[in-house]
Amino acid sequence: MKTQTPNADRSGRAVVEVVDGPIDLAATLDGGQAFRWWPDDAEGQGSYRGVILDRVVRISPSGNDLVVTALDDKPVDQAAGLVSDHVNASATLAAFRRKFGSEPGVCGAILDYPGLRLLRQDPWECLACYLCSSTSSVKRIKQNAEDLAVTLGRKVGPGKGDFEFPSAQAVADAGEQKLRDLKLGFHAKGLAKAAALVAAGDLDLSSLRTLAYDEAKRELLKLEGVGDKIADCVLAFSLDKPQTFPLDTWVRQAVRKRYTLPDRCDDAFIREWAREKFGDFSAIASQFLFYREWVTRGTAG
DNA sequence: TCTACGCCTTACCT
DNA sequence: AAGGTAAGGCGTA
Repeated sequence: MKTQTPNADRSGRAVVEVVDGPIDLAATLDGGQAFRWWPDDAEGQGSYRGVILDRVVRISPSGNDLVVTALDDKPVDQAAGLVSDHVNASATLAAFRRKFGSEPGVCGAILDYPGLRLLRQDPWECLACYLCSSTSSVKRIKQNAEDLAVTLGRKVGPGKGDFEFPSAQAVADAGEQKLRDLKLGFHAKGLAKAAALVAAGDLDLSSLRTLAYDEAKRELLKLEGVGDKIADCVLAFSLDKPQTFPLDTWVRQAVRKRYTLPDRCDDAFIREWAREKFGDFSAIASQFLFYREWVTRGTAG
């Protein structure tokens, strides 16, 4: 674990130190990687409220660091440790900036969004959310995730939306039809099946963190409803695989706009091109390309 | 094997 | 206001 010992006080707050901060919370927590963070300006501008595992927290910017407030009446230092891990607070961005800070395709995004980072999410929640992502929108995926939590998850805090993301067991117990009732559409089937596998212990998502990229991806691709793109998102955003290059409609558009590629190349070609170009910085590069294209709805550059 | 295309849910956008 | 689109995947021709 990449947790650290936070600096806690008695008021339910703790400081999380951030390497190469500050973190852009809007871009990082609410920029299409994760789906259960909401703006919360109770602590001034730029704060976000959400649930990590069973802890309800508010995360606020504080200089280069973060202030974590526990909103669930449990020890703040543990919550701060979860936050530190979730936002990759101890990860350095220096090498990426050094190598690609002047590279024409991504340097604009790096300049415009210097605080964008990769998250390190809970693998089950990450997989479940991306199983709901095909031909959907970030806004609707967030609604799906919220519906799942409120309907199938445990209440873990005082707020209306303070629900734990439901366990694989809880989702498996609900079954496909109930998931369809939650308006998950055709995603319900794949989610129900994945939940059953994880709940039965036939798929240990956390153990994929210690596997090589190809091995881990092979396991994810066995799941119904998981193809290259969704597998890559889970690998990049929750399974410590920085060499993956999630390729969706926005990244594809960004790549075609900002780089010179053969006119009729397919996704496999682009993935291979990205692997050679970005190497172990593929995941973060993809996210910069995605975020700039997505927030500007394709009108940037 | 490779490619193209239809289909799958539903809400939001114009 | 009807039709296209939205962090895709899968089966078939």
